[in-house]
Amino acid sequence: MNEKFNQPYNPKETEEKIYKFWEQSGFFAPEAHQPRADNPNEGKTFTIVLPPPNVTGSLHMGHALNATIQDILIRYKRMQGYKALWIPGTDHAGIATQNVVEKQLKKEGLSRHQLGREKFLEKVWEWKEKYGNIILDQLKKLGASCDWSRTAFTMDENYSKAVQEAFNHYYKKGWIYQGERVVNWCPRCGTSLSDLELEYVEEKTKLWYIKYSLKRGGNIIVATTRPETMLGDSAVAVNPKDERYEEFVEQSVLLPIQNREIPIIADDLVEKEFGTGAVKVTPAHDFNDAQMGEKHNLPIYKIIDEKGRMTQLAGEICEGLKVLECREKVIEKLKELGLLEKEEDYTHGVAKCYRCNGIVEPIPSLQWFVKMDELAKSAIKAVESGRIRFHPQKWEKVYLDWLKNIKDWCISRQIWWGHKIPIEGVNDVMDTWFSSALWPFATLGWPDKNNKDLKEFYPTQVLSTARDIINLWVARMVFSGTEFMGKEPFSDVIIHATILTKDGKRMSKSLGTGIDPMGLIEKYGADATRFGLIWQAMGGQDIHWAEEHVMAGKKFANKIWNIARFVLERTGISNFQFPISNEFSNLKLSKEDKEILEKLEQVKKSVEKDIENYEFGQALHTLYDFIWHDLADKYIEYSKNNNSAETLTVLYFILYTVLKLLHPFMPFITEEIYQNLPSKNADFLMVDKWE
RNA sequence: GCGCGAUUAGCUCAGUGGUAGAGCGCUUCAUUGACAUUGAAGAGGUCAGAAGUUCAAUCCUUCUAUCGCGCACCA
Repeated sequence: MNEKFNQPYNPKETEEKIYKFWEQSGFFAPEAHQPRADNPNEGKTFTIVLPPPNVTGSLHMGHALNATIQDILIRYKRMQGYKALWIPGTDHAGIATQNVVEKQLKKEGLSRHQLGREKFLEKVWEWKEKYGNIILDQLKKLGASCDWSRTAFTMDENYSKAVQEAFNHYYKKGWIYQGERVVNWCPRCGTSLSDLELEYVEEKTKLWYIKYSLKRGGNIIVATTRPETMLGDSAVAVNPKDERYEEFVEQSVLLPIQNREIPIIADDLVEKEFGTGAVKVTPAHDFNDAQMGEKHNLPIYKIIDEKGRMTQLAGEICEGLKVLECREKVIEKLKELGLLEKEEDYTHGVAKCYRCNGIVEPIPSLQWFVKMDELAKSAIKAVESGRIRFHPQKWEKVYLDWLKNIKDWCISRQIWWGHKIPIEGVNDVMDTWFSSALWPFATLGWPDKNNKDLKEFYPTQVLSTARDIINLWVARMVFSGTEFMGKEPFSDVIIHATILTKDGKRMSKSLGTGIDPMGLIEKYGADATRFGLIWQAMGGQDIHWAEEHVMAGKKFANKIWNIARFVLERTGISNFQFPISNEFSNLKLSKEDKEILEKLEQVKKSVEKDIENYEFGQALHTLYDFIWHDLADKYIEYSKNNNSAETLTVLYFILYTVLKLLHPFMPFITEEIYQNLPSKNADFLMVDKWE
């Protein structure tokens, strides 16, 4: 009997030791897999790619939950005899990382323009080397059994080749084109954004009603939230079915301030119910208006530039002003002219940059696009055919809705940190998501089609991620995989729960409502933290975070520790065969012995079923209930008065089995106990056989 | 505007077509015998509201309310 069992379980000490022990064993890498004749899954692989966290990131609760889910799966499959591979890595996260480094430079009084492109990129690489892997180290603390020897980065040399290859492939197919389009532009980041990179934030503002005077006399009133863009108006539009304005169509009005004569047009895009039913049309600075402009051949006046300032076309009094300053100016001027009919309070969503939270402006700009028609079709088919399944299934709708209404993908970004667009003379870099879309095969060596890893481990099986990147990332991986590999990159997509604060609010670092998983690990241990996360992760429902479940995890760890202590004490004093399989045919078992063995068998089946269905919370509840209430409260109590060889044999076997079943969920404590067992099948619980 | 989800014990949540369960909290008892990070016993719920289907509804259907989240042509 080992003396360490005389003390309460010490997670901190144990976890550090055990993790090193695992890493040294080499069993995180699939190469360490040892073929066995009695392995029912011999020859099968099981692969998961870790959604690459941003190099700017640090572990938050969502990462912790997601990593735990993936670790449960990979450990379970590894024990089941699969050659299991979990590939970790990080994403260069173009805009986010550039912003972080620029901020740091600003403290030193420097800007990236002062440094120049080359020097600046050196700084970013330095930053990446220094801070970029913090989050991966945090995952180790959580117990993640990734193959760290295969750690990838979206700007690795080989990965860059993959990105260039993908671009060239699309280019040769004629799916890449350059065009001057109205795009979402973040003046603060100085780059275009795709529509998925916007966040609409509800803001209280005004709806201004402006009089435009008709050339023939009288006037028409338009309502707008953006009076400043009237300086770039090319028309006024009404709905063709709107009787109120029937006779106005094809008349012209005099645009105030600019004194430009513009037509009144009719278009279905206009909603009769909005405002007065007549709207101003600014083809350069609104997506709808751009559509109308194209249809009706309207001139485009670009009145806002890339820095968010008014151009010369905005007119003398506004040129050089920032957009909001210009708004004030225009309102003031309209009041002066008596053309402001009224203003109403109005709340609407304002498009903000998801990286810097600045207001995004639609502006016309020369950008690179990928045609999405064919790619979207293949991604739709992958899910509709059932080749890819979402768990919970409801997320398929989110995915399909986006793909069925898709627009071409703007892939160029006017920043410096990223993959350069391979065309001569182009300084733009590619959307970060263009490179992460290749993650499931670029991490396995693509574009080298003969790469051993690629042949052996593609396609992967499960992808587990957060709901907010279903379209941004998952959909794009699906069509990329289909396009470049001819096979979907995975078969099952787990969309894990979103962790909210106790009152159901979003956890936010800036509001101080976030919970730091590293703090929980420090306080309760990694096993307890994993327990607390999974305990609450039922059916993919949002989690209102409750720390008490982590405390319950800590108590549970202690319970298991003491169960082990009891069993090892009892079995240590008798000289009997330690059973490592359930061959009990020679034994005369009591009713209680039989009952607990039967229950164990049920629990095992139920846990297997739950894991296969990605119902990890359910599996953990089942295990908890069995270990605490059936094993500890009943059977151990029974065994105290029934110290037969049979009962001791059953006791040992149950402990042994329970350690295996629990290992994917709470890997550290189970491994630590396993290391102290007198008789076992393997050197490490993490590679003992499940059966 | 459209869609999705939630509503069950004080709190965080499971669950089932046949008069409800867990963790934490609460009450009472047990004190050095694996574990007080414990054990035993217990209190506590008209399962959001209404209507319907059914022998039977917390569970199925419809509607309503409240909260949350997506999406949209948010001018």
